[in-house]
Amino acid sequence: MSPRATYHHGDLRAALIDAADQLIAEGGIETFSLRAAAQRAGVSPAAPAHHFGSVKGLLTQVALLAYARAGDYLDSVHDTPDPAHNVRALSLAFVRFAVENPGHFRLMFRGDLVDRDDPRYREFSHRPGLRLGRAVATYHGHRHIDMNRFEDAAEMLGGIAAMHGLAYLVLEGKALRFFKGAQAESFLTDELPRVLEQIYPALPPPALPVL
Amino acid sequence: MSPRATYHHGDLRAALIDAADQLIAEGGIETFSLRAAAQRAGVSPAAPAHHFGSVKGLLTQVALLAYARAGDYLDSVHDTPDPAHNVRALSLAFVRFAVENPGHFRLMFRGDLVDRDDPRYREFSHRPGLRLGRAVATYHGHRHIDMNRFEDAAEMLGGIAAMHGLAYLVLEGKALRFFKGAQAESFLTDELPRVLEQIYPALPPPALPVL
DNA sequence: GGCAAATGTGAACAGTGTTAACATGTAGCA
DNA sequence: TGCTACATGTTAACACTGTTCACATTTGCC
Repeated sequence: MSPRATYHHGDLRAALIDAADQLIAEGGIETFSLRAAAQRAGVSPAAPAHHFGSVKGLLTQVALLAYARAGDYLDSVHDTPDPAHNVRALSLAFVRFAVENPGHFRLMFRGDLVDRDDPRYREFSHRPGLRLGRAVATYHGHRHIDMNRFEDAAEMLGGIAAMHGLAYLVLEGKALRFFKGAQAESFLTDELPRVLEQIYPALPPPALPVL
Repeated sequence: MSPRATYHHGDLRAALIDAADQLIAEGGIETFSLRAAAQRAGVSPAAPAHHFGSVKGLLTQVALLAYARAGDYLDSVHDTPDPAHNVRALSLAFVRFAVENPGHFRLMFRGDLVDRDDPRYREFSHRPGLRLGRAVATYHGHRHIDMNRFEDAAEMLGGIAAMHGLAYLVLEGKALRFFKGAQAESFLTDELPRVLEQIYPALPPPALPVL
């Protein structure tokens, strides 16, 4: 980063989030450091403290970006009349997000690196789950989802767990070994859709309403 | 730790693993440090290098212990003739392991802290999954499990993903919010079994073989 | 214009894992 | 037994981390 002309940065807060976001994208948490982010933003190591308090504060903001990006992946899936297709496509999109953004994915679920009490984090962090959870509940025939109904909540939790676990296993390379001859590069397009078909089989056609 | 009488420790390798294991149990990865483990074993900070190379080497050994302990939880579940009961009990045991050993659980899945190329790690780390995976495949009617069959592998992967995701969500406190009025202390005994009943419903009784 | 608050710097601190040179004890071999 | 490797310990140093403190500079408001 070239040295600044002015003593004040102008928009250091945003610049630091951007720098941290890049560092996470490039090398994950491993290569990230607060000092490296400060340096990339062209600022001294002590500067971030004024804006974020501690490194957790900065990483929490990066995590918010990550959750929003995961949301984008899910939003790229458009609802169809087929609930089975919907839930499979959402799961696949989430796994794709994990594989294509490994550093961010790992950050999102590192409770020691983010401030879970941050109200925006609380909100952002369970949006993707809600989106998929609703699709799963719908798949299981719960037309009108009521979070006060135990069955609906259980269905959502189960669906989110499966999605999360699947993304983790695929990202960390623990899914591949189950499939002889599967290639890491083509797993998402070849094996995984078939796995999802098995987890969420096609539903019987809805009974026609009696006239 | 009291200073040693002898210059050599005697069994430093085991003592270090033990010290690290305790530190992980007491405060998780957050409070763990190589120097703290060395101090607890009554030895200088440089000593561990001779036995484990780097901190990863030591933590890998702790992770092996953790996987073995998770295996104990699963082994405490005895097979019954009811596949639904088996798979529910195994899932529940795994979640119980996570909640009762949070530091170890988090370590096990931190790819940056363990040496995944360690052959013993490779072996230990997918044992629990195999145990549950088999139960899930059996639950889905795959009597003779053949890992070369795509359907069996997919069933296992799905089951492991659900179990892993469930343990993560419960441990990190992200499951509770779905259930109004649920208490953290009683979640494992009250809500979770019912959730598992919904994920793995009772099977229809097997058709009697035609004589 | 003046003064408080916001936002930057530089130096220091305690902590980390790792390394190098060296000390000490152990074990095997002539 | 004596000698020699080798294994296993120590000490001091290194580069790195996040954070804090006193201080510099700029901004914005009365």
